[in-house]
Amino acid sequence: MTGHTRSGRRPASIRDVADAAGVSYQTVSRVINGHPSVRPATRARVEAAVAALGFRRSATAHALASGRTRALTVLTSNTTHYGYAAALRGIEEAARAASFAVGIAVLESEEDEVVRDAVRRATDTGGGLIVIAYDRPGVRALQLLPDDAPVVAAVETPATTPPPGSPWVWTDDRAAAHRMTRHLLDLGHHTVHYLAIPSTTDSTGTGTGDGAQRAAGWRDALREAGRPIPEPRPAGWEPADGYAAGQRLARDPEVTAVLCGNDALALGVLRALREAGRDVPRDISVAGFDDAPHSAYLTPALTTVRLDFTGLGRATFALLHGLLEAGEPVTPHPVAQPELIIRESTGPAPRPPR
Amino acid sequence: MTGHTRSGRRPASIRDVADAAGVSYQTVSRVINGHPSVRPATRARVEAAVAALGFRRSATAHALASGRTRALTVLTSNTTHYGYAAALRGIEEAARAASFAVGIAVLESEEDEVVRDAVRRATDTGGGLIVIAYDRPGVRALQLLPDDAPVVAAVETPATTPPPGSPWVWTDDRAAAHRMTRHLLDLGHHTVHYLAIPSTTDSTGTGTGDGAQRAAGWRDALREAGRPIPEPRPAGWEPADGYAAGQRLARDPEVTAVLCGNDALALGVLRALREAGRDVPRDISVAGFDDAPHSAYLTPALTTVRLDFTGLGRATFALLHGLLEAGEPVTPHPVAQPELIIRESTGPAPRPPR
DNA sequence: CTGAAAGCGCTTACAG
DNA sequence: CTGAAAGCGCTTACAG
Repeated sequence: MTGHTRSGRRPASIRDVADAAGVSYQTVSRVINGHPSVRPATRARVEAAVAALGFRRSATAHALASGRTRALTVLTSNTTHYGYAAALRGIEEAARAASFAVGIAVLESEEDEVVRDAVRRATDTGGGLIVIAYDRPGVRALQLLPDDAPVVAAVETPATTPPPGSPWVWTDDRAAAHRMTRHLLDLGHHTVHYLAIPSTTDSTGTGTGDGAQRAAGWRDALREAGRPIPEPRPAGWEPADGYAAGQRLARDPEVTAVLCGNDALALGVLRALREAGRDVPRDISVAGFDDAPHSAYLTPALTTVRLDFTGLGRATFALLHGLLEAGEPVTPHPVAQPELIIRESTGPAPRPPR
Repeated sequence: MTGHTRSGRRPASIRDVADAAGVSYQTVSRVINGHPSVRPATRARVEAAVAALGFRRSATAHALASGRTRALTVLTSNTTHYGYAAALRGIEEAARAASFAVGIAVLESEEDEVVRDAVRRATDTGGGLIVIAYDRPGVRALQLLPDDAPVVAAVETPATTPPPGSPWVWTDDRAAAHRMTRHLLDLGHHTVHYLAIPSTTDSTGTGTGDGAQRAAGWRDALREAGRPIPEPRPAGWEPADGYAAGQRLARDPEVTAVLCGNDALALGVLRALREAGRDVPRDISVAGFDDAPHSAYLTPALTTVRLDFTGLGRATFALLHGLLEAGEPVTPHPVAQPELIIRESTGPAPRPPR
């Protein structure tokens, strides 16, 4: 009923179709590849045979013979995190539209052996590569890839204009952090504290970004306003990390505004603050980054920066597709402007700036 | 530096290795396949050549020649939803350990053309199949798969013992819903309302479960206690759906306890209730299903049912692996017991049962 | 416009 | 224990 061969039978090959249509198998190859020089009548006969036998070209034979495979694999950390899942979704959408198969290889840690193994698995497939390099494992994978691998990466905002030819795509987090900090300052807060997600910059300093463009945007805004710049507080990626940081934040009467490196962190902060009896936004304003699906429904609803991860994923595929099909050089560039989403978790400073 | 061939060069083939080692290429084939009958000395020479040339067997040539491919593709809906992402994670983890490549094909809707296309893409890969059939698109995919496709599915709790040979795995949602409802009743609530996620049962009645085992468990508990059984309230999967339902719930002074089909729904309900001035859990108790990562950090922290999606994903792969490698028959069975997580969103009924 | 040949990089029997 | 042959299902030049 699906047009497939009946159970148990070997799937129809190009020769079966040729026999059924009374032509040679190379003619069949021509019609399934849309080659122009085939007489309409024979083309029709072949197409009829294809339909009758439920023929589907073997992707693996095609790949072996042609050296090209309409496939890509994405190298990524835990796709259980919103940004990663959304980027994957964008990639899959675009790949599907172009009939590319998509594989996935997850990077469990940043250890060399682990990353190297993932890179091997990803390249063995023989298709293109997309790496989600928002974190250390991703950046490491990018470094360990063979030079000639066809790859495009979604990265953190680079610190400086990347060298031409860097196959990178990103959202302008620095500008976004700047605007959000400005928003907080405009609300009358004397300064704003920053809760940092881990940096991608490794010990050798070879990340794609400087590992802290969100922090950099925040710092710029503070400096421009001539405000004190508190030490950024390092945290992880998870609500639990935000919770721990939030408990410390709650003890410091000086802090009236905190910008979190992502929404998950903000969620933990909100909880810790509440438990400590500090009201948001009356006593403290909290802003996030990402606009995860649940953020709009929290109480207070989270003020955050909307990042178009899905669009980023799509862009990443578009570039890879151009590279693979047309050999178009990939040019590094930012995609989709981040958008400030002001909700309930930010408000006027509890007292006038000193 | 990764042991790969230098840029631009064709990767080493089995013949290159044979030449370097001074043996025939079938001997090379033997050593890379761990065939026993190879003299230790020649094995060593071949291994040295493999290392020197950075040889990696072509997965596609291997697949074509052997007819077997260590690969699987998972058919799933939007992996941006927690349960799906977590199941995918479990599958990937297990597949990685067994050196299987994992592909992904997403089901954008339940329309026949869309599902059929996804099924085609998934089967073209030539490996095993795992379908996440928690929803209509997934169930439809299961139906459209060719009979001889090697497949294992994660499904809703079946209504009755599935026929032997059904390649199904599930968590016992019915029992879990029963226990959660019991918990609410024990708290003194006269009855509990149910907010339903969409059923997998399609118009022809051919779902895998009856599409409502969470509802069934809830109903059982109510019946056993001799309590009134309110009409289940249909909702979607998203917080927005829960929010809309929550607004209606808030207007009904009779409802003091609601069990939601998933945590996302519960999140929306919590928000709507708060906006309506109804306190949780003082006025109304709310329970979820899933234990999504953010649920513990909400205020009030969400009482919910922890479902081991990752374990389910792993189980799904284990079954497929057995089927593919050893031809072991797959047996339908439940995995990992769901666990009640009592937090802050459920509490004593506002007034004694009538 | 269409067919015969060689080859993609492996594996699978079959000999020795 | 090891080598020569055929074949997996296609594509890519090359003839005609």
